[in-house]
Amino acid sequence: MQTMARAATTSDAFNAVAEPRRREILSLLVVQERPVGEIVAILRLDQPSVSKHLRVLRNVGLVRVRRNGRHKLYRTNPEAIRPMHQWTSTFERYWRHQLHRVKERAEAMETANPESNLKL
Amino acid sequence: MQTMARAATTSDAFNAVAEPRRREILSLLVVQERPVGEIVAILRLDQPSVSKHLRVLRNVGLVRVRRNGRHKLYRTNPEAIRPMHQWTSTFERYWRHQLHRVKERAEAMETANPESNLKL
DNA sequence: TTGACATATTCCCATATAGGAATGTAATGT
DNA sequence: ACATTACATTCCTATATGGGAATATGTCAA
Repeated sequence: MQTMARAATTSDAFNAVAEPRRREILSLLVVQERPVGEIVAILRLDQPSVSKHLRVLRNVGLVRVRRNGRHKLYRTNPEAIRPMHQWTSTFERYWRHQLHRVKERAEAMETANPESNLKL
Repeated sequence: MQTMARAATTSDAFNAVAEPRRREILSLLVVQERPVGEIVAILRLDQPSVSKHLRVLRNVGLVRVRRNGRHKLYRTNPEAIRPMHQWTSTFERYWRHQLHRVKERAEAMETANPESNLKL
């Protein structure tokens, strides 16, 4: 690895979940563990595709596997999503601020000119 | 666009923030708006690189710009991060479960064999 | 207008994809 | 041993990317 054009999908959770299908898989497997075949059937994806996505998710710890006969049961490891949740949480107070300002402005307009809502 | 190897960085917020430098930029610009030059100085990145990252962030609505003389002042638009926060939140109850189980198991062991903590 | 400053864009290139198709491997039942 | 089921991996290809370097665009001031 000399100069990477784009960070590997397996470099961290952020890169892994950038792919929409992988987000779907995670949402599915957090409810209950499932064999690959079920994921294929439910999400209407090709089996190799699912296996590849699971590989990526496994590499970053977003899913865990256990064997059960011929089946491999995958489940989401929700702990691995926490870092993303925490990072996004640091912005929470700011969008709250934003909403406040919008609300305040709306109320100010309401007081100043009660009919302005009807216009437009 | 026929068959995209990987979704464009500008396809949504998830893809845009997959890049670590862009996350740094967002964290910086949420506190206060700044001209490009300051971002360059603070994060120690090349100016063209910063401009390119800002372009991506702007395309997905993660930052906003306003002109001020020769400067362009960029600021994070925290609202655009909410969807990510919401998505990760759907997993919150599950990692809480997980933590509960771990805690319960630890306490069960404590009760059954108080010295086991010392071993290993 | 010219020069200086601030930011944006373009060109080039090595790289890691994601999908499709085909093939490989592993576990089970008979 | 063999066929079958369930997954995983490999090969191929088009694609978007990020960094570096160079250049373009835009804005002000004198």
